[in-house]
Amino acid sequence: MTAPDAPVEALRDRRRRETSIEICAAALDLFEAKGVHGTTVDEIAARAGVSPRTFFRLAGTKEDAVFIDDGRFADALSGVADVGDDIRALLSALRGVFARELELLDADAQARERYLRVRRLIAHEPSLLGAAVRREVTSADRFVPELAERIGLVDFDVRTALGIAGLEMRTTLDEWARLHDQGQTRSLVDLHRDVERRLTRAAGA
Amino acid sequence: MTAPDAPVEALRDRRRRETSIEICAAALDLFEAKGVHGTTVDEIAARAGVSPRTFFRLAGTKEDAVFIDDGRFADALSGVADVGDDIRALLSALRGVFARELELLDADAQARERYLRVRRLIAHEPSLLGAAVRREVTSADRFVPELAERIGLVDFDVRTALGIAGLEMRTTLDEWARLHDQGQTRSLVDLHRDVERRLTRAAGA
DNA sequence: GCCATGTTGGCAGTCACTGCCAACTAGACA
DNA sequence: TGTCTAGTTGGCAGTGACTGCCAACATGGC
Repeated sequence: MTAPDAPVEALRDRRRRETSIEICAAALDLFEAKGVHGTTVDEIAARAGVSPRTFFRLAGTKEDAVFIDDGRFADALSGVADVGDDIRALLSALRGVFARELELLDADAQARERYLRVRRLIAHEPSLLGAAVRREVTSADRFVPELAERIGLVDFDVRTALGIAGLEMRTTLDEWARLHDQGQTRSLVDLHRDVERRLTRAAGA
Repeated sequence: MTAPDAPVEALRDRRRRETSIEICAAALDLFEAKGVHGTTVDEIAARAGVSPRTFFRLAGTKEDAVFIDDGRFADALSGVADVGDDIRALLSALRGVFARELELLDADAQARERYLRVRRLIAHEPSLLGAAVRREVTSADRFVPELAERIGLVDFDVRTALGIAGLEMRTTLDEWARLHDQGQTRSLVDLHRDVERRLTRAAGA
């Protein structure tokens, strides 16, 4: 299944990613059990089996620990290509990236459960909400100019497209989580299509 | 002009408020000059003429220093009354509170300037954005159940009304700031009415 | 095997933030 | 006016997040 010319993932990179996952899981567990404020970095680091120094190198901040990812999604966003300098085409491409992400969630029950846990945690830990918003904005600030430059659109158009795609994504996840709490199961990708359709109609396009 | 039965503002309260304003102004100046990270609490406190200990009592956190207010707006929100258990009436009342706030801004050039400075600061200081979001959410978490209880609505309806009124408020300020940067001057209250009308039509009400 | 490069952990230092206590002061009341 | 109460202030010590620096070590290319 692996492309023959795909470079074998370096041991270092794999270790690094595994360690990040360990830290992330430890942080999630501890934050749930004792709250963010009640948890120290030393505890998270110990549980993840690394030194506090390494914790900070990988996690950045205590709150961010629970949001560590492998950068795959960010890469996918940055990797959007060959859409020409057309905002509609860009929106379509971004939707595809978000849809792909939802597809992965649909296929991975463990990831869905993890998402719900983080979501619950954010709901009653304002410091985590702050961190989540900060992460999102910071990442957009890096991503937008880079992409705008590459495909020849102004920042504003890229932000607009990203705003719409992001709104659809958030709405989809919100609705999905709401249905989930009511005991209903829906495919995220299907829901995403519904949201997209509804939003497109509302926007009069 | 002062109502005869209005209690004279206690000296302590006035001092406290003046000190808060000092801290807030000092933080704004220093954050603009040296960035949030480059500014220490000791510096802000010194500039405001208080001890660091007092700084924390009044400001809570370093980032929050720039957001200190007198609680008047929060009081106005909580003070919404006599609307019955009707979400439309509540929305209308909340709109009134927000409009009143904009009216005050319209009447106070200094406050408008301050608002723009904070806004600019937030735009390139993610930590401040995080703090702003955290403040807003925390305040809503306190305000919503309290108001819901008092006027006999479920939390969800209050959140919905607040969400709409807040969206209109933010949209108004965003648009106003955008026009301002283009050298155009508009009344915030007028703009707010426009936004409200447009949103009402878009929502099909 | 050997070197360049990246990773880790420890250490010391800075700074945000808090609890506690003693000095002070506004405001109420005799 | 004197006094008592309660709120405010600042200092001090302590915790914990976070960083720069350095030495030890592991990896990947040669």
